[in-house]
Amino acid sequence: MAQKPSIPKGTRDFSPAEMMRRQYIFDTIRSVFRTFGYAPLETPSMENLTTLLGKYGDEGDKLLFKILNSGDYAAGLTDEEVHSASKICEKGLRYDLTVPFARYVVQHQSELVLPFKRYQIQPVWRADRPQKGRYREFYQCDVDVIGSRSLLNEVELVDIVERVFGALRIHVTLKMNNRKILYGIAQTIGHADKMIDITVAIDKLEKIGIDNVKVELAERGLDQQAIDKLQPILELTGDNHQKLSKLQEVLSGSETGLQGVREMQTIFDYTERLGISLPLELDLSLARGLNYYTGAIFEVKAMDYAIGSICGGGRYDDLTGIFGMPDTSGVGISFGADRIYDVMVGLELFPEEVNFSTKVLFVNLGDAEELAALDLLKTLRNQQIASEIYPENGKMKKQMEYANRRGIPFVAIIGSQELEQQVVTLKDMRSGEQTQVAFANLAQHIKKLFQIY
RNA sequence: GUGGUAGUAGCUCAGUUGGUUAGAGCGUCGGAUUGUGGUUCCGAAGGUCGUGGGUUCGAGACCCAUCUUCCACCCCA
Repeated sequence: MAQKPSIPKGTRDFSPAEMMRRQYIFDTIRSVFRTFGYAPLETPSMENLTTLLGKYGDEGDKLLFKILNSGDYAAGLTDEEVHSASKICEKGLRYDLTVPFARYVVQHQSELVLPFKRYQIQPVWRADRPQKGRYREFYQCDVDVIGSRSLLNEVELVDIVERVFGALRIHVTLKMNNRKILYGIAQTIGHADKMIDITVAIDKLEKIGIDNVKVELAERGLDQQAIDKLQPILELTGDNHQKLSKLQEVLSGSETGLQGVREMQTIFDYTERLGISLPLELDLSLARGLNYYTGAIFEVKAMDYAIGSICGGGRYDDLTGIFGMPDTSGVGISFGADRIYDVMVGLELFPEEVNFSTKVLFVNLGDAEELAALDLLKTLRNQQIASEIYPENGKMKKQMEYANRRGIPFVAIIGSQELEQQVVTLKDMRSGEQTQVAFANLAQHIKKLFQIY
């Protein structure tokens, strides 16, 4: 054999069986998005590097895939020019869908009707080292609304999260926090300037514990007095409303902090009114790395499967500002399709019908039989029943095996006897049961079978 | 970017302290059983042991490098 072919690190092929399950995820997410009035958008795989750089923090910049300019361009360059990256590399693969969306909004502002609601389901690329639940190419399913400051939008996103995971039958918790509250906390302990350091440290609370967080805070330059002031805030207990009312007292000196508290109060009030049953938790240690968030932030985790967050997002007040369009606030959330897939495989949550593409296979037993099958296929297909005929007049064993391997649930047999009586022998591949059905009743019969299947 | 793990037929792996033509199961293909598979029998094909160097009389086994996998950190979907 020739040299074995391979694909780049962190990328994957998706087999037909995997694609059917993946598409089930995309389809249910998309249909929820659409019921809320969001319309689709697609942007190019690559963006100009200037669009991407500096939007995701220093760590994010390092993870950008950069694209070499094409051969023609490089051909005219001297060796020195080739070795200077900026000359030969001015594009990058998109790192997420939110920044390209902001770029799109700015570029097309004159055509857009605000508030602008769009969803976008496309792959993104990160030069991360792959591991469990982490890929270099993966799909995000984003919904965003831009041009509205109303908290109704945040509430809507919570509703969307509930409906998506409800439809997929994944048990999740939605953790929420607010950057304004985080800022208020930083302000209250006298270190408004160190908000990033503080949030990065307390983000690890769940993982490393309060004592290690305190160590890290000290390393990041916080004095003991500030740390002592911070600890009781992190250890606030009670339900969301109780936490918020305590915060209201603690943050009384910070107008921004109080604003954040009020926002969260409104969001919780509205979601209660809507009857959201999803477990919603105000988690003050939730920070989220993307530094363009300014208000509410969200993160969704599966309850019965450890894989990191499967969904995350938040409010960004000025993402379009860097592209020259100020005062346009947006909120959005992103569903990580690949991790959702991993959770669903791990928990065996896929419904039976995503495992086969064809419902009925006609066995091929000869020319006359083949023609009869052809007529019936037409009828079934006209009624949206996915069906096919085995193209060769091969051995019965082989044809049955084919049906079996493809996961086809029913096999229709038309032999000389059946042809004479104008019936098919319909075999249920799972139970092995066979029934005779008249040609004229076949479509009806199969439809009935799938209602109870 | 840091640390660890593994890399032998299409797949899952075995291969004893380095020693002659590298094994198994599953799968694939062919045949048998003459309209019924997932659960019969017989047979065959398929590997320059990830790649490149080195040590040795001799390397799948040892050393170095490199690529890839999986896992942890970092960060995140």
